[in-house]
This record gives sequence, C-alpha cells and structure tokens, in this order.
Amino acid sequence: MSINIPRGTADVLPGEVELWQYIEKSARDICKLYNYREVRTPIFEHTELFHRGVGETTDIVEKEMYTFQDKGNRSITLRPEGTAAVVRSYVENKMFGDPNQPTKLFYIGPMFRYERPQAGRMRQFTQFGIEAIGSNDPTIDAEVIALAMRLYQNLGVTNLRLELNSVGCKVCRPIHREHLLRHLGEKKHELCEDCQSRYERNPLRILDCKNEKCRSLTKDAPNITEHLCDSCSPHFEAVKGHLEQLGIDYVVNPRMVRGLDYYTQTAFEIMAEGFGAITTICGGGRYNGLVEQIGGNDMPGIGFAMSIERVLLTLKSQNIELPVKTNLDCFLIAMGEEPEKYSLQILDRLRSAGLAADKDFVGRKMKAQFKAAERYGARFVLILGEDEWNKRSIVVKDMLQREQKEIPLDEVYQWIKSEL
RNA sequence: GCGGUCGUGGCGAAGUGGUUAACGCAUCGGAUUGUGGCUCCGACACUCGUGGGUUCGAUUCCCAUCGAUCGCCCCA
Repeated sequence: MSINIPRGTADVLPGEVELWQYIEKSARDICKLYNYREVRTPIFEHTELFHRGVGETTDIVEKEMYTFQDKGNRSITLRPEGTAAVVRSYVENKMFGDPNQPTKLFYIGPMFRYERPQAGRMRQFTQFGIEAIGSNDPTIDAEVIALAMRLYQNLGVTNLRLELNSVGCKVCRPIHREHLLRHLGEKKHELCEDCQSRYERNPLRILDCKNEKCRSLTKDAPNITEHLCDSCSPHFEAVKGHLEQLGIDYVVNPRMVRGLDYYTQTAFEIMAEGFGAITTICGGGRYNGLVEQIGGNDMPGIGFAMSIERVLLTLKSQNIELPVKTNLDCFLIAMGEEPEKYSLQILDRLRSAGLAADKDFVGRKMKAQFKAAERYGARFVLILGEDEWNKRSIVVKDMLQREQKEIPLDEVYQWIKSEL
C-alpha cells in the first residue's frame, strides 16, 4: 500500500512551481525597492517564544501549534507565524545596534498550524512577510501597507479591499475595554457561546463576531476609535493621510481586530473575493509591545504577512496568467546507431552554449519524438540521421515556421543562438 | 473541534449483488521504413481510497478509517 501526503499539506509540482518562483521573485524585487532585506530563521523555535509572542489566549497557541519534545527534552514548536521569530532574531542578534535604522526585514517560508484544511487554509502554508522594527513614525505604517499593495498590483490582482483600524495601545485599550464591558454588561448572556468566553479573555473580539445575534447586540457598542489616546489618535490620522497621499484606497473598519495579541495601533487587512469563505489575503499591523515582550528593549515595530497559497488562489479566481515560460530551445532527434551514440555529446555542446536542450530517452519513434518536442515547446528540432552524420551536418527545423534546413554540425550551436 | 457532499485507469467520467469494469481525453505502436495536423486500426484498471462486516459471491449493501471539498470557527 502506498503512503500519501499528510493532511493539509501539498506537493507543488512542475507547472505550478514556476508560479511560486515568479511570486517569490516579485516579492524579493519589491523588497529591494523598499530596502527590506531577507532574513531566514529556523522552522522550529522554543515553544515559549510563541506563548510570549503570539499570546496565550489566541487560537493559534491554544490549539493549533505543532509542538513536540525533542530528544533533549526541550519543548519545540514548528513556527505558526513569522513575526515572533523575526523579533527573536532581531533581539538575539542585537540588530537594534545596527546604524541602519529602522531594521527592515522580510521573510518567505513555510508556517505550520494544526487546523481543519479547506481552500486557502493548509496545515503547512507559506508566508511572505515584512517587519520594520525601530520606528513609530506613521510614514512607515503607510510604507508597509504600500509595499503589500504594490506586490498585488505588480502581479495584476485587482478589486482589493484594504481595511484599516487602530486598536490602540496599552494606555487607551484598557479604557475602551472598560467601556465595552459596561456596554455589554446586561446583554452578556445573550451573546453566542464563543463570545461568552471572549467576554472574559478578549472582549475586543466580540466586535468582530460574525454571529447575527452578536452583531445586533453590539450594533451601537463603543468603537475603539472613539477612545484612542492623545498619542494613538493623531498617529492613526497621520497613517490615513499618508495612504491618501499615495493614492491607496482604504476603508476604516472600527471593528476589525487582529487575531494575534501583539498588535497595537495600526491594524489592517487586505481582502479579495473569489475563493470560498476566506477573503483575507494579507494581514498586518503595528506591535509596539512585542520586542519588549520577547526580551528586548522597548522598540516599536510593524509588519504584515500574506500567504503565497492565497495569492495563487486569488490569481486563479481572477483568471490572471503570470508570464512564466518553460519552453525548450531545442530538441534533438538522433536516428541510427552512430548518431545515437553521439547524441548526448551534441546535447552537451548545446547546453554549453547556453541552450535549453533535451532528447528522447525512452526509445520513441520519430513521430512520437516530434510530438514530445512540441509538448516541451521546443523552438527548434535537430534531426541527426546516418546521412547527416556521415556528412557531419544536421537538419534544423524551426517549429514555428515549419521550415527546415541542413547545416554543418559545427555551426549549429551558433546558428541557433543567433536565431533565438 | 462541529455539520453537509464526495472518493472508479495519468486526467475526465459511466456503471452493476455475479463471473471480459463502458466511454472520452492523453500516452505508446501501426496504416505512413526519417517529421509536429487529420483519419482509421491496435495497446493501456494483478488494491473500483484503505480496513473490516453481511453474502455462495461485493467495485456495487453496512460499519469504521483515511483523504478531498463546502459551511461554521479561526486566520495568512
């Protein structure tokens, strides 16, 4: 019996992997434009990092982590997200000491969450994310959002919706929390089961509940934006101003709450339509308490994460074809004992000349080899039979023009290069 | 973690409690001794997801399990 792939994971096969490479390259190119540099952190970290970084009461930490004991009895966790690890690395490598500030980093790599898979939600998925640590300037909030929007724009994605909010800071959030709890007070038992527990642990999330009943109960609940403090309020206004300057459309959603505990002030989501129930293709925000939480100095930070899988689904649903090509330059057909004997050597010379070249390896007849050449999208087919071999020449057929000519074998390499 | 639908060759897709499991596409071979199309002919399922049960007999009925998919939850 054969063994199959673990649930919620996927093989990225030839044909699709080129799309991944294209998206990853686009992301890297844009990061270069914005002066963000790549960092690669381990796929697993001490479990403690995520307890402190992501938050004890989040679903991720409570029930979705791949955690295990290693042979040295350490509790290890496959990273469920990227920010905590990047911040850990920032602190551990004392990047705050680098004269280039803020520290602008990006990452691309697999993340792991034990969830029930569905379209756009896998147990192993790939995130591209950026982090800017060391600045609380509202311009960098806008820059981070702009970078994400530019990536989508470059890929050709349209009809995006940018939702923006400010979730306050440790000064104003508790005040809003009090207002909210007071408002909900008498209605508490009418809330859905989930919200009953949110009431104790993270009441802000009640505002984001999709349950009809809860929505109506919280219809005129106080919004966080009404209670932003003297530092958060102007910051939020400034971010909005910079986005407008950049011509980036947004809608303020005062109920949006990010799912991870580390967020402060600016929070945003980019949504797209098209695949099932999932619409968020990018999420991010500011996390001014996180660096300290992880053991560093009090440093502000902001970033986002997007999943490559969801980018691909969005592209597919919008019928966007990325310009990837895998065509072969030439396909060699050698017929007869002597030609076949030298076929690999000729291929080798084609390849040395920088040409993508292949031949038949499974004993197909000429007709089938032509079909193979066509499937590979070969521009030229080279035919070497006994006659040509004896004359040290070769037939070159242009598959687009459907014309062929015989030329000396020694010249074929240059000839093809000049034709391409 | 909870609910609905589904699981037959490389792909798509019929079908039946009974002994050779349709068909289409693709692939390979031939008609056409060395040329991509068309046409015709031929080849191509020793696990009908896996395990167990009912039965003289199951791909078809029942149970379990695994997986896919959709919705809820959550999030990227």
